[in-house]
Amino acid sequence: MLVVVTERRTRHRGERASEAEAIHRDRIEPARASILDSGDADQLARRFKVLSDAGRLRIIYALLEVGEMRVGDIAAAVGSSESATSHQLRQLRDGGLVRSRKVGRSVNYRVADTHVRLLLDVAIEHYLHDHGTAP
Amino acid sequence: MLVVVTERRTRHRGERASEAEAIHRDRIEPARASILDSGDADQLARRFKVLSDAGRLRIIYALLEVGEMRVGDIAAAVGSSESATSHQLRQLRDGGLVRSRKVGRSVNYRVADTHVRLLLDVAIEHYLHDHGTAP
DNA sequence: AAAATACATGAACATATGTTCATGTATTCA
DNA sequence: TGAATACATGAACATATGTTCATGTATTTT
Repeated sequence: MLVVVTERRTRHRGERASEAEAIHRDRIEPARASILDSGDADQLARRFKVLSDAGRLRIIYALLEVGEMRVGDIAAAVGSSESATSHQLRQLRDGGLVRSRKVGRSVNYRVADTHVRLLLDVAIEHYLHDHGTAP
Repeated sequence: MLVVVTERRTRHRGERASEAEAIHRDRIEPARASILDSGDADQLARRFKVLSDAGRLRIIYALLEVGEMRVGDIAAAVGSSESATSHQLRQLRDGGLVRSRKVGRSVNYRVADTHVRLLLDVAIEHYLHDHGTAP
């Protein structure tokens, strides 16, 4: 549960409550009430954090294209070391973005579900929409 | 343009090309070909990075609820300092997620467009889909 | 069973990131 | 004009993050 501990500055004696001030106080109320639960915001942020690395994004796109690959091939595809790739894959897996299954002595990874592609598409669409850095 | 410089390990004399190896080489080709342009991956990652902080997400949700707020009120709403909030807002603005306009001596911020809400909704949906940390 | 293969993992290190603090700038009010 | 208000910004510092290197584990091959 979120409890925003915004200290509500009490008005001092003789201080005039401007109309603007009153309006503002009223406006931030709904914001405070609806702001994501602290925990939820953290969870969501963690989600986005996994997607906030170019290397991990390249891994995802590689997997989206091929379907399923073992670690060594993923590393080769994105041009990184196996160790680094393994570390990245762990984050992707913990984030629920990819899944793995053992095949012989190697481990195959695949994108978890269709939501992932949708998420990326929406992000790209938004990126293209106001193309580049915003005004 | 992306040029993946995956060194294509040349087979040594007497080395036998296993069937598996051949298959794998074939499979990583399309991946290498389609992997996001380095620049694109960076751009997209940067995009997600802006969303990868709980504080910034709370700011966005506050703005989505209220519509438009000045910096001081945003800071109060999310329970952070004005300075920290200002720094965060700058990133959100650079990322094209919010926009600002000057009103008197304060600056009002608002969410840039509807894509932002959509993006968050999709992310949350995905989060709820496999609820929590993945298998 | 020994050697090789394919990953996983932990420590270490360089870099990135977010907050605070101090200061600067623009705008309004007295 | 000077004081006050509302933000912006830069430096500094603590923490987080990604890569590398060394080592560990499971599986296959010989």
